[in-house]
Amino acid sequence: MTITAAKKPNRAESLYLAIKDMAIQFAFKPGERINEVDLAARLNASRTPLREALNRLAAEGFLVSRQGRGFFCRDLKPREMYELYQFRAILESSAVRLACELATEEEVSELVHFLDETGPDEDGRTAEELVALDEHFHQQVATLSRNMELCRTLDNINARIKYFRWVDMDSKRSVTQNEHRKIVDALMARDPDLAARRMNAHISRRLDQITAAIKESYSRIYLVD
Amino acid sequence: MTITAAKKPNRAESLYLAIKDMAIQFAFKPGERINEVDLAARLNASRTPLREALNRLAAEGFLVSRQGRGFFCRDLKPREMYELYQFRAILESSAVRLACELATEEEVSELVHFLDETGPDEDGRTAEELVALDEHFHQQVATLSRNMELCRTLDNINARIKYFRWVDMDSKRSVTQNEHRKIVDALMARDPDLAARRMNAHISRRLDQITAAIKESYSRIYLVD
DNA sequence: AATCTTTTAATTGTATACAATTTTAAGGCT
DNA sequence: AGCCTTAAAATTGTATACAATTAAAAGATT
Repeated sequence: MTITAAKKPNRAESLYLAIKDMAIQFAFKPGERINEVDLAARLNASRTPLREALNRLAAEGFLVSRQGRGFFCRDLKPREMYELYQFRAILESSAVRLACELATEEEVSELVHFLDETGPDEDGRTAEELVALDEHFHQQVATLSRNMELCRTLDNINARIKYFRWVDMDSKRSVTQNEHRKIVDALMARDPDLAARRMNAHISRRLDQITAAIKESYSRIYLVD
Repeated sequence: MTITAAKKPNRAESLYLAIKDMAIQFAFKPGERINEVDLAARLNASRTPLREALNRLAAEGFLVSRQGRGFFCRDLKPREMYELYQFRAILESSAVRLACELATEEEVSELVHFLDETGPDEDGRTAEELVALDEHFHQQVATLSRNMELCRTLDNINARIKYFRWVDMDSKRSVTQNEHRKIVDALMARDPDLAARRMNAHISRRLDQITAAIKESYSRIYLVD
């Protein structure tokens, strides 16, 4: 028995995770109706736990539920994605602001250490891995806000924009890494306004690219039949 | 038939609304386990739509779901309430900041009009009504941010702290109204920093009172058997 | 041919029965 | 008595059957 006795997940829980992943990578096409019997059969499950998972995902914004018509994949309107990104910028700049006040010296050091270790170069790293590194950095900073609710919301938003995050990675890794360092510098200097401004700029900088990215992504999403 | 053909809600939907209200006013005691058969019987429903409602509410933070043990009422820890209030302050000050940029003159005028109409005095108004007025003002401002996701999150947070909102109303109505006016002034002057600062102060001012309010509320919540 | 109506099929929404798990109670042991 | 083990009861989790609603197809009407 391990220390953290993680009890095995029930059917609804594992379905939730599986379908969430599918929603994140747009295995369902935007606006597409989700057929419960088909999906249940495909995932070797009954409709009861399936619907529980779908309900949770709808509450979290990955799907939409329409009266008497069942569940649909969320839309992928540029406007909505813009709002999600804008919201993310708000959440993260607010978080780093709080972090300036609340983070211990050790925690800031850990961040510096992380940046040092992961390095500025992208040699032998897949886009997937680069996104993971980026996500980890941002998540660590958010944690320092000591506000669980903020983190929870941010996790949700991040999952919903994850598909487009690789586009953020198009620019050179060194640029990203440099911006991260500048943010930590401001954090280390305990300058909330500067840190928040840099975080906001770091996230918002690509906000313009997103509309283009979505249009570009449409083809990919609609490719598979 | 009315213009907006609102089709009648299904069982799960109405259960969701009913139980959400119960959760808001702490008809369930914090941490209390929710017995599905009892609740289903009490609400004249089957367990299937009941569980759908409970799942949605758990996803929204009104309840917590524990592996194999069912649903429980959320906790009421001062720390968590503090975080919710802090988060609310972040969301609303960010919203008013956006509003300075995006609101039309007409929309700002409407806000002024609303404040004029509802007046500074609390004559013949119940605490319930005063909270409703306060909520309406804040919700109107949030709308001006033009960010649906932000509004959605804010609605959720507001519902979860609603029980404690009457405590905010302990101070004189005129004070509240005056602060609202100051916020609109800054909005009218299109000064994002000032507006955000005032909104943040307006909400955070009572943050200290909340711990006390929660302790005071405990007795009320635990009173009924 | 196009549009509206009617009929049929498919799909979602709900109730109920059963299985798996957890909680409670009882019994035995030190 | 206190604590561990074991049995019974209660409760949650899942499958399946059926009802209600919606979507699709066929037929009628202009």
